[in-house]
Amino acid sequence: MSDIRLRFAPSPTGYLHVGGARTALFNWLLAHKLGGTFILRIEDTDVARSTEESVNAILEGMQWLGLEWDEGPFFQSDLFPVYREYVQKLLEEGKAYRCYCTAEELEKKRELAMAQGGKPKYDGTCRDLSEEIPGKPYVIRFRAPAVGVTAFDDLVKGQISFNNEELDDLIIQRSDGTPIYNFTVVIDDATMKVSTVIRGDDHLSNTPRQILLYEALGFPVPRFAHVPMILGSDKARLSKRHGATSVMAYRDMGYLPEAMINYLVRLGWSHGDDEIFSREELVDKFTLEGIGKSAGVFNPDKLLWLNAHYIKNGDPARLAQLLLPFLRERGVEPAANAPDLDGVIITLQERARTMLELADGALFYYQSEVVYDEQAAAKQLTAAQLPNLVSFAKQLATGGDMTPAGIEILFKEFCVTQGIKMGQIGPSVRVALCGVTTSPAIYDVIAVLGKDETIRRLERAIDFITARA
RNA sequence: GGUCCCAUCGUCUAGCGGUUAGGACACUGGCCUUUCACGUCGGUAACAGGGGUUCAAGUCCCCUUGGGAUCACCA
Repeated sequence: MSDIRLRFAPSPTGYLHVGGARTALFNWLLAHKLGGTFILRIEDTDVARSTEESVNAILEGMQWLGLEWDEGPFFQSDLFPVYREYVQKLLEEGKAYRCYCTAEELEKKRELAMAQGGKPKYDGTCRDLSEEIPGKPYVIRFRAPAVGVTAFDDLVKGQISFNNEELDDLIIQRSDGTPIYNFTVVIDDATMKVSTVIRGDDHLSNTPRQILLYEALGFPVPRFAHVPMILGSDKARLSKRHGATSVMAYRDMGYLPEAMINYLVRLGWSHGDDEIFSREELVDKFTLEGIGKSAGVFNPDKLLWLNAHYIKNGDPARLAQLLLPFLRERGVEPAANAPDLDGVIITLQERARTMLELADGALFYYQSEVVYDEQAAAKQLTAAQLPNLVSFAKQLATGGDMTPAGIEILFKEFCVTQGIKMGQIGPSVRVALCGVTTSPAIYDVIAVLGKDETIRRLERAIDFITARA
C-alpha cells in the first residue's frame, strides 16, 4: 500500500447525487490505480442540516455503485475536540482571534458594502482588539495575511493564483463553539494524511484560504484536483428540474450500476476514443490528466444507451437477480416451474434498455391468461387465421426438437405443407402467445414457453376466436 | 458587482503547430428481418469573435463575447 491517500467527503444534507458520485468515483479509481487508500468522511459539522437519513442514503449509493472505502466512514461530529485543540493552538500563536461582531452587524455591513459597490468582505473590526470582552459571545477568526499571493498547481486546472487581499479573515469556529467547514476540512485532510484532494470545481475558491490554514498550522499542503461541474441541458448547474439527480433514483428507474459508472466516468474524463470501460479497464486506464477542464452537460440519452449496452451484454443469471424486485412490483413471482427466468431474459436482452423495460417485456411469459391487445387481436385473431392456428397447434404437438432452431424448421415445414407464407401464421401465433404484435423472436418465445404451454395458449386463442365468431 | 475558472458537431469528447478536424450519443437514409429490437453500411453536424507569434494555429499569447463557480456563524 502506497502513501497515496484519497478521500470523498460528502456532507449529509441529501442523497448521493450524480456529481458527488462522480467525484467519489474519480477518487476511488485513482486510489485503486495507485494502490492507495480511499477514505470516506462525512462532513457533518453543520448539525442543523445534517441528517442520519442522508448518511444512510449516501452509504447506500456508494455501495450500489461498488465504491467501497478502505477507511471510515469518519464523522466530523466525532472530532470536535480535535478541532478545538487546533483552534486553541492558532489562538495562542496569534494566528486567530476572537471576533465579537454579531451576525446581524456583519450582515448589515455586507449589504452596505455591496450597495456602495464594494467587496462584501469582513472589515477587520476585531482583528486588532487587545482585550477579551468577558461574557460576550464571539466567533474565532483566522488571521489571514493581508498581502501577498497564494498560488497552487491544480492537477486538473493548472496554475491558479489569488491575491491574498481578496481573501478575508474567515470564521473557523462558530459562537456556539462548533467548527466550520473550511477549518475542519484542513484539519482532517492533514491529520488523515490525504495526499491529493479530488473534489468539485465549486471548492476552487476555497482552496487559497485552506492553503493559508495549512501553512499557519504547519501542515504540508496536499495536491488539489478540482473536477468540473456537471450541468443540466440548459447549461445551468444540474438540479432536480433537469430530471433525476439522485444515484439511487436511477437504480429504481432500472439502471445498472456499471452503466452509471461508465457514464459518469466519461462525463469529464476520456481515454482517446474509448467509450465502454469495465471496472478493471478503468482502474488500469484512469489518470487525472485525462480529466477535462470544462463543465459537462448530463446527457440522459447516453446513459440510457450505455444501460442498454450493459443489459444486452449482461450475464442473464445476474440480471435475473436484479430483475426480481421489478417483477414483484408487477405482481410476478417467478416460480420454479414457471418459464425459466434466465431463458426469458435472454430473449429480452437486446430489446430492453432498462430493467423496467425488461420487467415489462417479461410479463407476458408469466401471465397464464395473456391479455390480447385489442388491435392486435382484431387483426391477427380472426376467423381467417383459425384453420392455420388449429393445424399449427396439431403440428407442434408432434414436433420433437423444441430448440429455437428446431422450431424454426417446424415453422418452415408447416408453411410448405400448408402452402402459406410465414406472414400468414407467424403474426397470429405471436398474438396468441404474447397478446401483442411486438415481442421477442417467436421461435425463442416458443422455446422458452415450452411445448405444452405454447399449445395451451394456442388453444386459448382458438377458443377466443371461436367464441367471437 | 469583485475574484477565480472554462470555451471543438445539439450533447460527451479525440486533438497536445502541419489532420479530408476523428469517435460516441441523439437525429437520419439503406441493408438485414415473420413483429419489435439488435446488428451493419452511409449521411447531416463543430474549432465563439478579433488581434498577434510562426513558413504554418483548433492547438501558443492577448483582448472581446459567452458560460460557470464563489463571495455565510453552509458544506
